[in-house]
Amino acid sequence: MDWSDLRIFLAIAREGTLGAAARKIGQTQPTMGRRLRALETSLGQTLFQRTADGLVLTDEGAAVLRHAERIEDEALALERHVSGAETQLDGLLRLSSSDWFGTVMLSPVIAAFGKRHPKVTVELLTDARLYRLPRREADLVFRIKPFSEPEVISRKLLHIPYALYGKKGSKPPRAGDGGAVRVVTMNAEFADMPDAVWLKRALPNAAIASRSNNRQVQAELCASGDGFAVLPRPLGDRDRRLVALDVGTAPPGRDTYVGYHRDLRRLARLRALLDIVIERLAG
Amino acid sequence: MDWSDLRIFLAIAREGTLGAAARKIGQTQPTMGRRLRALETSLGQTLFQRTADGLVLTDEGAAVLRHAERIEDEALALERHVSGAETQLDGLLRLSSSDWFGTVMLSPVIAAFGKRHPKVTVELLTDARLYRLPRREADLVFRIKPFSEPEVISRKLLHIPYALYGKKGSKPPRAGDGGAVRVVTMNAEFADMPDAVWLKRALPNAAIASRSNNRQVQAELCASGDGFAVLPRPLGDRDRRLVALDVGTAPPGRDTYVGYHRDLRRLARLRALLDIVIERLAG
DNA sequence: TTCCCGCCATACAAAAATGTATGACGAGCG
DNA sequence: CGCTCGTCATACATTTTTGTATGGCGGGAA
Repeated sequence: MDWSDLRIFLAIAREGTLGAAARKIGQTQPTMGRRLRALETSLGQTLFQRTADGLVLTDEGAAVLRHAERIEDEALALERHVSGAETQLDGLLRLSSSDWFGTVMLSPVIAAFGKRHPKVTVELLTDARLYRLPRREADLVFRIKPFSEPEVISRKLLHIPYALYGKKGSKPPRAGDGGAVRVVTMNAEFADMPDAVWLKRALPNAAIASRSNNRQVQAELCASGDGFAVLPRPLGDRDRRLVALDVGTAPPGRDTYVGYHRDLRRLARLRALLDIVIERLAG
Repeated sequence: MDWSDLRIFLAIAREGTLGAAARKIGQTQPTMGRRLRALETSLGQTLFQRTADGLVLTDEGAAVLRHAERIEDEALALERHVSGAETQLDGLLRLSSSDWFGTVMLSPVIAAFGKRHPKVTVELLTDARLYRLPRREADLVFRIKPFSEPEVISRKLLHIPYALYGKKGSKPPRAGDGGAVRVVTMNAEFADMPDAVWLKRALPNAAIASRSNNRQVQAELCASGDGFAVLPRPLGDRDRRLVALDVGTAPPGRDTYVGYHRDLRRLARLRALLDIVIERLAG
């Protein structure tokens, strides 16, 4: 695989047609087509469906896109490092977290922080894509995957227990079976999360009623009777319509990590927010 | 910077000479030399010191090496994934909506749909970017912006009223002023939303405590005392810690639209879900 | 039904990249 | 000191890649 072909792939994925990608990149439409075919041949996979309107990513192409975006992030980090670029922020802190974590765990802390430091505006983004620290899209990122980038300063913040929940009054399922019951679980993109894997093992014969990338949606679906769901306890326990169930084993919890770019470690307001986050959540 | 040059760079760094790198990569020594010079020119840095024995990394080169190795790791991960590729989905519907709408409005409907049609798996994505119907990233999209693409079949689903909320027990602000009170509002990207504009007009002297792209985060921040917030009534009214406030005028509501690609209009399960969505929400 | 537009794929020409051959240089050895 | 070897850099030939022109196809509009 020629790594430059991935750049072409990214352009095509983002622009949707060979011609638009060519304009973006400064080459021509036939070249885009040839380079894409070369990449597909090299990988042995079809990455796009060709339509009259342009190219649409296949599932495989979507997976490649995620990798290619990380490669691009790294390439940008390289260029940023080499150029010595720095930016400035003033009065604002941008945080990124998952939706449920932002709502349930971070909002009270941000409110408390706002009392101590009323002149700092906090912007909390729960859009899953906005957490690429090298792009400075967020100053502080909370996530369950450990940070491995050496330019990111990170720490484990806390461990979150998970549990299997059902709608109050529903008949609990039998562990090891799950036949005739339905479950709500992660969407396909996140089907390999440990709690989703546990659910599949604990209730191997359960049917999947719904999937979502949003834990609060899963909680709501569960509370609406759509099916049993594994949820973080801080989320599940606050909904009175749900009850945690004991089926012999408990699903694995998850660690949550917080990270920020090392260049920001002297930013006073980031230090201040991080201090209160650690005080409130890590204690 | 040509990403393929990084591969050449890695080979030179590891092998120590242009000739050895050339043999490793299957090209020639002059090519290695030219490509390395091209990379150094592109980055504006000297990556190797040339010696009689070969090339030795400079400090800058060592830093680039770390980035290049991560890029290589990612490229290898991509290739590993692709070689073990698996695909195929069956009986799936992918929906996309905002986070609060998915949780509060759609989840009960999806649960009801699941009872009528238990063999369809619904995947609800609340990631704001996943709504490009021509790309088939979602089968059904719910959003407040009307669809203008001619290949999308859409309709207005319902009108959602909004209101100003405060934490129960808090002193309501005076319209036209807002001095000495704090508000929670949309992040900068969405600051021109009608309800955010209304809030600024209704309480022009209020300080912005926090911003978020997530309405549920805003609700939680409001309930935690961070500040007053304009929220969709279906969200605000279900939280007993909040109370809707009357400051003389009401914020504007929003219409919500649903759309799907015309190619999917004969997809039975999409029709079935759309039918129940309209039945439950548009009535 | 016909025409037009925008898309991708293909054939051939032009440009760019690579390979071959060789020169310059430095280090080690006799 | 001179010779040999291994290195990198350069000039020119060859190969590969890209650009240009164009054909085929599908969809939308008249």
